[in-house]
Amino acid sequence: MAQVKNNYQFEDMLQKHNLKKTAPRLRVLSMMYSKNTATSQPDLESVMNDIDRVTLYRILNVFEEKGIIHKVFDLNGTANYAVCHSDCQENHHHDEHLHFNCTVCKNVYCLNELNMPRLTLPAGFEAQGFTLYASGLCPKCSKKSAVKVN
Amino acid sequence: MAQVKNNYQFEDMLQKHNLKKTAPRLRVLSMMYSKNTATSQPDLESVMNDIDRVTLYRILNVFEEKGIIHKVFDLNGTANYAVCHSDCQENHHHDEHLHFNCTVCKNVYCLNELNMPRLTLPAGFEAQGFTLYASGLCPKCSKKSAVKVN
DNA sequence: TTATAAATACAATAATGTTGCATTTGTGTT
DNA sequence: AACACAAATGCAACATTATTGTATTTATAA
Ligand SMILES: [Mn+2]
Ligand SMILES: [Mn+2]
Ligand SMILES: [Zn+2]
Ligand SMILES: [Zn+2]
Repeated sequence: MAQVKNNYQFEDMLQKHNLKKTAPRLRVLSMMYSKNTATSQPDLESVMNDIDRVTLYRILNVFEEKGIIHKVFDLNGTANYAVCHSDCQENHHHDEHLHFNCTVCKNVYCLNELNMPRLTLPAGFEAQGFTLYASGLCPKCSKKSAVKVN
Repeated sequence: MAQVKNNYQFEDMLQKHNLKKTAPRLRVLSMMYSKNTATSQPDLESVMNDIDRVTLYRILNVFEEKGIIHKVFDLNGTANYAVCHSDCQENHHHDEHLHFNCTVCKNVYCLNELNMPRLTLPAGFEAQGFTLYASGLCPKCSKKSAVKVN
Protein backbone atom coordinates (compact mmCIF):
# COMPACT_ATOMS: atom_id res chain seq x y z
CA MET A 1 0.00 0.00 0.00
CA ALA A 2 1.39 3.34 1.01
CA GLN A 3 5.14 3.61 0.90
CA VAL A 4 6.44 3.82 4.43
CA LYS A 5 9.30 6.24 4.91
CA ASN A 6 10.63 8.01 7.93
CA ASN A 7 11.69 11.58 8.39
CA TYR A 8 15.37 10.81 7.78
CA GLN A 9 14.48 9.37 4.40
CA PHE A 10 12.49 12.46 3.50
CA GLU A 11 15.46 14.61 4.49
CA ASP A 12 17.66 12.47 2.27
CA MET A 13 15.27 12.91 -0.63
CA LEU A 14 15.40 16.67 -0.30
CA GLN A 15 19.16 16.67 -0.02
CA LYS A 16 19.56 14.47 -3.08
CA HIS A 17 17.54 16.96 -5.10
CA ASN A 18 19.46 19.94 -3.74
CA LEU A 19 16.47 21.21 -1.86
CA LYS A 20 16.75 22.69 1.59
CA LYS A 21 15.30 20.64 4.41
CA THR A 22 12.41 22.74 5.60
CA ALA A 23 9.46 21.93 7.81
CA PRO A 24 6.79 22.62 5.16
CA ARG A 25 8.50 20.38 2.61
CA LEU A 26 8.95 17.56 5.08
CA ARG A 27 5.31 17.76 6.06
CA VAL A 28 4.14 17.64 2.46
CA LEU A 29 6.37 14.66 1.75
CA SER A 30 5.22 12.89 4.88
CA MET A 31 1.57 13.38 4.07
CA MET A 32 1.83 12.28 0.45
CA TYR A 33 3.90 9.19 1.24
CA SER A 34 1.45 8.13 3.94
CA LYS A 35 -1.33 7.63 1.40
CA ASN A 36 -1.85 5.17 -1.40
CA THR A 37 -3.90 7.62 -3.41
CA ALA A 38 -3.20 10.99 -4.93
CA THR A 39 -4.07 14.06 -2.89
CA SER A 40 -6.21 16.82 -4.31
CA GLN A 41 -5.05 20.40 -4.14
CA PRO A 42 -8.08 21.37 -1.98
CA ASP A 43 -7.28 18.55 0.45
CA LEU A 44 -3.63 19.49 0.63
CA GLU A 45 -4.56 23.08 1.25
CA SER A 46 -6.95 22.29 4.08
CA VAL A 47 -4.63 19.81 5.79
CA MET A 48 -1.64 22.14 5.42
CA ASN A 49 -3.69 25.21 6.27
CA ASP A 50 -1.00 26.71 8.45
CA ILE A 51 1.44 26.70 5.54
CA ASP A 52 1.03 29.66 3.25
CA ARG A 53 -0.93 28.81 0.10
CA VAL A 54 1.75 30.22 -2.16
CA THR A 55 4.45 28.25 -0.40
CA LEU A 56 2.40 25.12 -0.91
CA TYR A 57 2.07 25.78 -4.63
CA ARG A 58 5.78 26.40 -4.87
CA ILE A 59 6.60 23.22 -2.98
CA LEU A 60 4.33 21.21 -5.26
CA ASN A 61 5.86 22.79 -8.34
CA VAL A 62 9.42 22.15 -7.31
CA PHE A 63 8.63 18.57 -6.28
CA GLU A 64 7.07 18.01 -9.67
CA GLU A 65 10.07 19.49 -11.48
CA LYS A 66 12.41 17.25 -9.53
CA GLY A 67 10.36 14.15 -10.32
CA ILE A 68 9.33 13.53 -6.71
CA ILE A 69 5.61 13.85 -7.36
CA HIS A 70 3.41 14.10 -10.41
CA LYS A 71 0.31 16.12 -11.08
CA VAL A 72 -2.81 14.48 -12.39
CA PHE A 73 -6.13 16.16 -13.11
CA ASP A 74 -9.13 14.14 -12.05
CA LEU A 75 -12.25 13.84 -14.15
CA ASN A 76 -13.60 17.09 -12.70
CA GLY A 77 -10.49 19.00 -13.70
CA THR A 78 -9.21 19.21 -10.13
CA ALA A 79 -5.45 19.00 -9.64
CA ASN A 80 -4.25 15.97 -7.71
CA TYR A 81 -0.70 15.14 -6.69
CA ALA A 82 0.81 11.71 -6.22
CA VAL A 83 4.23 10.43 -5.34
CA CYS A 84 6.12 9.12 -8.31
CA HIS A 85 6.50 5.38 -8.32
CA SER A 86 10.03 5.00 -9.49
CA ASP A 87 12.42 6.22 -12.07
CA CYS A 88 11.12 9.77 -12.44
CA GLN A 89 13.78 12.39 -12.78
CA GLU A 90 14.16 16.10 -13.13
CA ASN A 91 11.79 17.26 -15.87
CA HIS A 92 11.46 13.69 -17.12
CA HIS A 93 8.57 11.76 -15.70
CA HIS A 94 7.51 8.20 -16.45
CA ASP A 95 3.88 8.38 -15.50
CA GLU A 96 2.03 6.66 -18.29
CA HIS A 97 -0.12 4.50 -16.08
CA LEU A 98 -3.82 4.24 -15.55
CA HIS A 99 -5.40 6.72 -13.17
CA PHE A 100 -8.54 5.50 -11.53
CA ASN A 101 -10.97 8.10 -10.23
CA CYS A 102 -13.53 6.73 -7.80
CA THR A 103 -16.95 8.27 -8.35
CA VAL A 104 -17.88 7.83 -4.69
CA CYS A 105 -14.86 8.76 -2.57
CA LYS A 106 -13.31 10.83 -5.40
CA ASN A 107 -9.90 9.34 -4.70
CA VAL A 108 -7.43 9.05 -7.54
CA TYR A 109 -5.41 5.84 -7.63
CA CYS A 110 -2.22 5.43 -9.63
CA LEU A 111 -2.36 1.94 -11.07
CA ASN A 112 1.26 1.62 -11.98
CA GLU A 113 1.02 -2.08 -12.77
CA LEU A 114 -1.20 -1.44 -15.78
CA ASN A 115 0.83 -0.62 -18.83
CA MET A 116 -0.64 1.66 -21.40
CA PRO A 117 -2.11 0.11 -24.54
CA ARG A 118 -0.38 1.64 -27.56
CA LEU A 119 -2.74 2.66 -30.28
CA THR A 120 -2.43 3.63 -33.90
CA LEU A 121 -3.61 7.14 -34.48
CA PRO A 122 -5.21 8.53 -37.64
CA ALA A 123 -2.78 9.72 -40.30
CA GLY A 124 -1.01 12.95 -39.47
CA PHE A 125 -1.21 12.68 -35.70
CA GLU A 126 2.10 12.09 -33.97
CA ALA A 127 1.58 10.95 -30.42
CA GLN A 128 4.21 11.73 -27.82
CA GLY A 129 2.36 10.50 -24.77
CA PHE A 130 -0.80 8.86 -23.58
CA THR A 131 -2.88 9.36 -20.47
CA LEU A 132 -5.57 6.93 -19.49
CA TYR A 133 -8.30 7.46 -16.94
CA ALA A 134 -10.93 5.15 -15.62
CA SER A 135 -13.81 6.06 -13.39
CA GLY A 136 -15.95 3.82 -11.26
CA LEU A 137 -15.84 2.22 -7.86
CA CYS A 138 -12.61 1.71 -5.99
CA PRO A 139 -12.15 -1.46 -3.89
CA LYS A 140 -13.29 0.23 -0.68
CA CYS A 141 -16.37 1.80 -2.20
CA SER A 142 -17.39 -1.26 -4.21
CA LYS A 143 -17.21 -3.32 -1.03
CA LYS A 144 -19.44 -0.84 0.76
CA SER A 145 -22.04 -0.75 -2.00
CA ALA A 146 -22.03 -4.56 -2.15
CA VAL A 147 -22.82 -4.68 1.56
CA LYS A 148 -25.66 -2.26 1.06
CA VAL A 149 -27.24 -4.46 -1.62
CA ASN A 150 -27.06 -7.72 0.33
CA MET B 1 -14.20 17.89 -41.17
CA ALA B 2 -16.38 20.33 -39.30
CA GLN B 3 -20.05 19.51 -39.40
CA VAL B 4 -21.79 22.04 -41.62
CA LYS B 5 -25.15 23.16 -40.34
CA ASN B 6 -27.22 26.25 -41.01
CA ASN B 7 -29.11 28.45 -38.65
CA TYR B 8 -32.42 26.66 -39.26
CA GLN B 9 -30.85 23.43 -38.14
CA PHE B 10 -29.51 25.05 -34.99
CA GLU B 11 -32.98 26.38 -34.27
CA ASP B 12 -34.35 22.88 -34.73
CA MET B 13 -31.79 21.49 -32.33
CA LEU B 14 -32.82 23.94 -29.66
CA GLN B 15 -36.48 23.26 -30.23
CA LYS B 16 -35.99 19.49 -30.03
CA HIS B 17 -34.37 19.93 -26.65
CA ASN B 18 -37.08 22.28 -25.40
CA LEU B 19 -34.70 25.20 -25.29
CA LYS B 20 -35.74 28.66 -26.35
CA LYS B 21 -34.17 29.93 -29.55
CA THR B 22 -32.02 32.79 -28.36
CA ALA B 23 -29.26 34.70 -30.07
CA PRO B 24 -26.53 33.71 -27.59
CA ARG B 25 -27.36 30.02 -27.89
CA LEU B 26 -27.44 30.12 -31.67
CA ARG B 27 -24.10 31.87 -31.77
CA VAL B 28 -22.49 29.31 -29.47
CA LEU B 29 -23.89 26.46 -31.55
CA SER B 30 -22.75 28.08 -34.76
CA MET B 31 -19.25 28.61 -33.51
CA MET B 32 -18.80 25.13 -32.10
CA TYR B 33 -20.17 23.40 -35.18
CA SER B 34 -17.90 25.43 -37.46
CA LYS B 35 -14.80 23.84 -35.96
CA ASN B 36 -13.38 20.36 -36.05
CA THR B 37 -11.73 20.75 -32.68
CA ALA B 38 -13.00 21.40 -29.21
CA THR B 39 -13.11 25.00 -28.02
CA SER B 40 -11.50 26.03 -24.79
CA GLN B 41 -13.42 28.02 -22.25
CA PRO B 42 -10.99 30.98 -22.57
CA ASP B 43 -11.43 30.99 -26.35
CA LEU B 44 -15.18 30.83 -26.10
CA GLU B 45 -15.16 33.64 -23.63
CA SER B 46 -13.02 35.93 -25.76
CA VAL B 47 -14.91 35.22 -28.97
CA MET B 48 -18.28 35.64 -27.25
CA ASN B 49 -17.09 38.56 -25.19
CA ASP B 50 -20.31 40.52 -25.71
CA ILE B 51 -22.31 37.71 -24.14
CA ASP B 52 -22.35 37.79 -20.37
CA ARG B 53 -19.89 35.32 -18.88
CA VAL B 54 -22.51 33.79 -16.63
CA THR B 55 -24.89 33.35 -19.53
CA LEU B 56 -22.12 31.59 -21.42
CA TYR B 57 -21.52 29.18 -18.54
CA ARG B 58 -25.22 28.47 -18.28
CA ILE B 59 -25.50 27.86 -22.01
CA LEU B 60 -22.57 25.45 -21.88
CA ASN B 61 -24.03 23.65 -18.90
CA VAL B 62 -27.46 23.20 -20.42
CA PHE B 63 -25.98 22.07 -23.74
CA GLU B 64 -23.94 19.50 -21.87
CA GLU B 65 -26.96 18.28 -19.90
CA LYS B 66 -28.94 17.89 -23.11
CA GLY B 67 -26.18 15.93 -24.79
CA ILE B 68 -25.46 18.57 -27.43
CA ILE B 69 -21.86 19.13 -26.38
CA HIS B 70 -19.44 17.44 -24.05
CA LYS B 71 -16.83 18.86 -21.77
CA VAL B 72 -13.27 17.63 -21.89
CA PHE B 73 -10.36 18.83 -19.81
CA ASP B 74 -7.12 19.17 -21.70
CA LEU B 75 -3.79 18.11 -20.29
CA ASN B 76 -3.40 21.45 -18.54
CA GLY B 77 -6.75 21.09 -16.78
CA THR B 78 -8.44 23.67 -18.98
CA ALA B 79 -12.09 23.03 -19.85
CA ASN B 80 -12.80 22.45 -23.53
CA TYR B 81 -16.15 21.91 -25.17
CA ALA B 82 -16.88 19.89 -28.27
CA VAL B 83 -20.03 18.99 -30.16
CA CYS B 84 -21.17 15.47 -29.51
CA HIS B 85 -20.70 13.17 -32.44
CA SER B 86 -23.86 11.20 -32.34
CA ASP B 87 -26.10 9.37 -30.00
CA CYS B 88 -25.62 11.49 -26.91
CA GLN B 89 -28.76 12.15 -24.97
CA GLU B 90 -29.93 14.00 -21.91
CA ASN B 91 -27.57 13.13 -19.05
CA HIS B 92 -26.30 10.14 -21.01
CA HIS B 93 -23.22 10.80 -23.09
CA HIS B 94 -21.30 8.37 -25.25
CA ASP B 95 -17.95 10.03 -25.34
CA GLU B 96 -15.46 7.28 -24.80
CA HIS B 97 -13.16 8.23 -27.61
CA LEU B 98 -9.58 9.37 -27.74
CA HIS B 99 -8.92 13.05 -27.13
CA PHE B 100 -5.81 14.32 -28.78
CA ASN B 101 -4.21 17.43 -27.30
CA CYS B 102 -1.69 19.11 -29.61
CA THR B 103 1.31 20.38 -27.70
CA VAL B 104 1.87 23.19 -30.23
CA CYS B 105 -1.51 24.66 -31.16
CA LYS B 106 -3.14 23.33 -27.96
CA ASN B 107 -6.19 22.18 -29.91
CA VAL B 108 -8.17 19.23 -28.63
CA TYR B 109 -9.37 16.80 -31.28
CA CYS B 110 -12.12 14.27 -30.68
CA LEU B 111 -11.02 11.13 -32.48
CA ASN B 112 -14.34 9.38 -32.53
CA GLU B 113 -13.18 6.67 -34.90
CA LEU B 114 -10.80 5.23 -32.31
CA ASN B 115 -12.58 2.89 -29.98
CA MET B 116 -11.38 2.53 -26.47
CA PRO B 117 -9.26 -0.47 -25.58
CA ARG B 118 -10.97 -2.31 -22.73
CA LEU B 119 -8.62 -3.26 -19.96
CA THR B 120 -8.76 -5.54 -17.01
CA LEU B 121 -8.37 -3.67 -13.78
CA PRO B 122 -6.80 -4.93 -10.56
CA ALA B 123 -9.13 -6.85 -8.27
CA GLY B 124 -11.71 -4.71 -6.52
CA PHE B 125 -11.85 -1.88 -9.03
CA GLU B 126 -15.12 -1.66 -10.96
CA ALA B 127 -14.72 0.56 -13.99
CA GLN B 128 -17.72 2.42 -15.30
CA GLY B 129 -15.96 4.47 -17.95
CA PHE B 130 -12.65 5.15 -19.57
CA THR B 131 -11.12 8.34 -20.87
CA LEU B 132 -8.06 8.30 -23.05
CA TYR B 133 -5.85 11.23 -23.92
CA ALA B 134 -2.94 11.52 -26.23
CA SER B 135 -0.63 14.46 -26.62
CA GLY B 136 1.71 15.28 -29.44
CA LEU B 137 1.57 16.95 -32.82
CA CYS B 138 -1.66 17.34 -34.73
CA PRO B 139 -1.62 16.99 -38.55
CA LYS B 140 -1.30 20.74 -39.10
CA CYS B 141 1.51 21.22 -36.62
CA SER B 142 3.43 18.10 -37.61
CA LYS B 143 3.34 19.32 -41.23
CA LYS B 144 4.72 22.68 -40.16
CA SER B 145 7.52 21.21 -38.08
CA ALA B 146 8.41 18.85 -40.96
CA VAL B 147 8.81 21.85 -43.27
CA LYS B 148 11.06 23.53 -40.73
CA VAL B 149 13.36 20.52 -40.57
CA ASN B 150 13.74 20.05 -44.35
C1' DT C 1 -51.78 41.18 -27.61
C1' DT C 2 -50.96 39.54 -23.42
C1' DA C 3 -49.35 36.38 -19.73
C1' DT C 4 -45.83 33.68 -18.16
C1' DA C 5 -41.95 30.86 -17.76
C1' DA C 6 -37.39 30.93 -19.33
C1' DA C 7 -33.22 33.22 -20.36
C1' DT C 8 -30.15 36.96 -19.91
C1' DA C 9 -27.53 40.64 -17.50
C1' DC C 10 -25.51 42.33 -13.56
C1' DA C 11 -23.54 42.18 -8.89
C1' DA C 12 -21.37 39.66 -5.50
C1' DT C 13 -18.63 35.93 -3.94
C1' DA C 14 -15.71 31.65 -4.02
C1' DA C 15 -11.94 28.77 -5.54
C1' DT C 16 -7.68 28.19 -7.81
C1' DG C 17 -3.41 29.87 -9.26
C1' DT C 18 0.46 33.48 -10.18
C1' DT C 19 3.76 37.39 -9.34
C1' DG C 20 6.60 40.57 -6.69
C1' DC C 21 8.94 41.58 -2.71
C1' DA C 22 10.25 41.80 2.24
C1' DT C 23 11.59 38.70 5.83
C1' DT C 24 13.28 34.49 7.61
C1' DT C 25 15.96 30.37 7.55
C1' DG C 26 19.07 26.55 6.11
C1' DT C 27 23.66 25.62 5.01
C1' DG C 28 28.45 26.05 3.77
C1' DT C 29 32.48 28.66 5.36
C1' DT C 30 35.20 31.02 8.29
C1' DA D 1 30.06 29.51 17.13
C1' DA D 2 29.28 33.23 14.21
C1' DC D 3 28.79 34.91 9.64
C1' DA D 4 27.31 35.41 4.81
C1' DC D 5 24.38 34.38 1.35
C1' DA D 6 21.31 31.97 -1.40
C1' DA D 7 17.08 29.81 -0.90
C1' DA D 8 12.60 29.43 1.00
C1' DT D 9 8.77 31.29 3.27
C1' DG D 10 5.07 34.68 4.20
C1' DC D 11 2.28 38.32 2.79
C1' DA D 12 -0.11 41.44 -0.38
C1' DA D 13 -1.95 42.06 -4.69
C1' DC D 14 -3.88 40.38 -8.68
C1' DA D 15 -5.76 37.16 -12.50
C1' DT D 16 -8.73 33.59 -14.05
C1' DT D 17 -12.37 30.39 -13.77
C1' DA D 18 -16.70 29.31 -11.82
C1' DT D 19 -21.06 29.73 -8.98
C1' DT D 20 -25.21 31.93 -6.79
C1' DG D 21 -28.95 35.29 -6.34
C1' DT D 22 -31.95 38.45 -8.37
C1' DA D 23 -33.87 42.03 -11.41
C1' DT D 24 -34.86 42.64 -16.13
C1' DT D 25 -35.75 41.13 -20.67
C1' DT D 26 -37.48 37.98 -24.11
C1' DA D 27 -39.40 33.87 -26.49
C1' DT D 28 -43.39 31.43 -26.91
C1' DA D 29 -47.96 29.75 -26.16
C1' DA D 30 -52.57 31.10 -25.27
MN1 LIG E 1 0.00 8.55 -11.28
MN1 LIG F 1 -14.80 14.31 -27.47
ZN1 LIG G 1 -13.86 5.08 -3.60
ZN1 LIG H 1 -1.52 21.45 -33.48
